[in-house]
Amino acid sequence: MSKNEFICDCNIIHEGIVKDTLSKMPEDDIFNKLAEFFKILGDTTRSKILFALDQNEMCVCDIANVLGMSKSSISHQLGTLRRMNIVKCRRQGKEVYYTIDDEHVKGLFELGIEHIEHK
Amino acid sequence: MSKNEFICDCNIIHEGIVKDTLSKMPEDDIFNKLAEFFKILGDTTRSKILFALDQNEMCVCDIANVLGMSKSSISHQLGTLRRMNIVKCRRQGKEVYYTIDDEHVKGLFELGIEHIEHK
DNA sequence: TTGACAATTGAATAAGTATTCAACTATAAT
DNA sequence: ATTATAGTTGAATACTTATTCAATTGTCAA
Repeated sequence: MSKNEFICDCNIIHEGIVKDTLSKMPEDDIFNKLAEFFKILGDTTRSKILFALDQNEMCVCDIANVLGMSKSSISHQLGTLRRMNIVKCRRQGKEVYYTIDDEHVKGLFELGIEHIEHK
Repeated sequence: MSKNEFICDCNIIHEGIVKDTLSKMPEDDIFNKLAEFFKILGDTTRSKILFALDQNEMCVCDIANVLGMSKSSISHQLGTLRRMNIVKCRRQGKEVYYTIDDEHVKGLFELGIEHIEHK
């Protein structure tokens, strides 16, 4: 039997299947971005913020009140969402108003809710 | 001005907006499950595993070879995916074959890829 | 310009989690 | 029975990350 050319700690593999799958795998870069994106929704605070912003444009204080959390922690999370281009904001006077800036978020929520309801 | 009845570290809020948003927020339980589900996809290893399984049914060794990782770490992640009912497995001889057991995963991948490509 | 408040930010802490390592179980073959 | 291999599992380690706290910035009003 030929030497195992794959890097793994096992000997027998289904070489055909592995090669076929490998040929179909996207670049690592794609998976990194994909995981980075899903990770955003994978946090209760952030998903609440997004759901809330999907209902109404709000300032940081509003969001903090809706979630019952401190302004600081909300602001940190909004910063994350801003850097990921998932929300955008506009300043008006002392307040900063946030809105969703991603048309896929709503669809993802719907699929996600469908998932947890069908299980 | 009436005493702030919301638990937050700020004074002025848009009471109407906050109350409206609050009335539309689902139970915490929903958000917990939602975040739990998205967290699954929010990891590079797990999203690679799911993508790979979406191409072919495979045993643990196959997956380990496709990802270039140890059997143990793959098995740990498969355990997580199994407990979340996202993959299912069948034993045949010494090997255990895994397949996807969730019809929403593919749709989520597509939306996710759409997202990263349109940004 | 001073005071008040919304918001942001950096550092520290605390909590969560992915991978490794070693031990173990299950199955098949000799 | 014994050996070899696939797979699982628990504990430990290393890494990541959410929240808190304190300090700071930006804007408005007096």
